[in-house]
Amino acid sequence: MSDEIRRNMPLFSMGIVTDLTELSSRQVRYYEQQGLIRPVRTKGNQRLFSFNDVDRLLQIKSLMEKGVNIAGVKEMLREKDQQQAQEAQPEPQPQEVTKPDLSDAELHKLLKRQLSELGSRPNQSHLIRGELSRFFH
DNA sequence: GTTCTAACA
DNA sequence: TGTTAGCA
Repeated sequence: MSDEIRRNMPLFSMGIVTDLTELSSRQVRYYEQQGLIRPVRTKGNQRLFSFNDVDRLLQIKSLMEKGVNIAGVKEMLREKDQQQAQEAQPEPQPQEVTKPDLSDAELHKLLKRQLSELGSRPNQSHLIRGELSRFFH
């Protein structure tokens, strides 16, 4: 798949990325430190982001807006990476009967864990609980 | 003019 | 996270 090489091709500067994602450069750099993205560096030490990097940043932004913290975002993307890694390698089982996107189940688990961390952030607790109600009806 | 790192009235 | 300082 030569499409992968295109998606991972370093093309965007910090300015383009902050424009595209509406995230601050501070946030983008911080997320890189957290290992959520790995933009390439130019000879002048400037970051060059790929389409995949931008895509991940948008996912991070989306999760953050829903009240998920960095730890939660890390786990979400980590699991997504695992799935991609498996899809990249031909599974020895050609007949995959049960292939749930377990996106909801994992999210449920993660959000449940988040519930215990809410004590440190009383500000958005009500907002988060509102989102959580969807899973605990 | 833009991006980078480090640090905090 | 914002923002500022001092470089490249």
